[in-house]
Amino acid sequence: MAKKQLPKPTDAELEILQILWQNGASTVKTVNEILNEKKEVGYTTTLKFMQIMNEKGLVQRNEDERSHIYSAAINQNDIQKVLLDKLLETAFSGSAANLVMQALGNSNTSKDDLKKIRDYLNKLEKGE
Amino acid sequence: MAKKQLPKPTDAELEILQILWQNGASTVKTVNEILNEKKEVGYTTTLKFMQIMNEKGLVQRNEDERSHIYSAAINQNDIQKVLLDKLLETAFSGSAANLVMQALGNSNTSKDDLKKIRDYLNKLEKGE
DNA sequence: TATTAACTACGAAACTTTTCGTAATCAAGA
DNA sequence: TCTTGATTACGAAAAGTTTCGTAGTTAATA
Repeated sequence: MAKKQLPKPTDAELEILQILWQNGASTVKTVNEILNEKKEVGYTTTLKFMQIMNEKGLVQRNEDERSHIYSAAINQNDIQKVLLDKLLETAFSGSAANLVMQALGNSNTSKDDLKKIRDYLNKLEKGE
Repeated sequence: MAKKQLPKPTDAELEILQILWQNGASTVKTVNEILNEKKEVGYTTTLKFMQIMNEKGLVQRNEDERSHIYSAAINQNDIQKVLLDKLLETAFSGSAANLVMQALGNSNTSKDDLKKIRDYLNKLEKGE
């Protein structure tokens, strides 16, 4: 499949995408309320972002209703890949192993998650 | 120890830090040459960045000689942590396990590295 | 000492991102 | 229909990032 180049979202855009991924399609009002749980941000600010994101193709919106309903237009996994690759290059000199170990060390990953990762490792080693 | 808040470097700053971490203390000239292997960038552009980074405390410099010698003022690991934490929050909803699995899946990690990670997992599970 | 090459310092333009005020539009209720 | 509240559209200011031109400084050397 031809890989379409993904626009790298800015920090603010990513916050909004996050909300849309988590909550599904939402109005500006809803997104703004969720954003405001963390930090104060004006309604029109959020609106403007979402309009820009719409132009960029990061989100799409349904305009049937008076208050438009926005949803993410790009896949969370794809963006994760873009950002992860970039971080890998710019901060970890391309060493995925280092990145992984840092990630595991920094966060308190649960036993369950550790097991999941181990299983995944097994699959990887078998598969290749 | 009181954790000093690290300034999050910009993309361009990170590229320069990367070079300093890898090559050790260097002059602007050297850094600029390395940058130019990837993309054209004017000498004074690089100089300016390094001056700004000096003001921000991201690098320090020795001015004894005519051409100043710059070195990273912050630890690579600390920045990795800052950036990784941020990515974790903004793109992976805080799930380190997801991040790790994506990282392993995307990159072709060598058998050796996989083993390193497995060992690290073991240590983690024992230790806790 | 006068010239030149290698640097640094400074300032500002160009571009991107973030933030919000104001105006226009619409839907519902008085 | 008139008003009001909710919403979108637009434009532009503010702030941050990137880029580089020009001028000044220094050290070596002709």
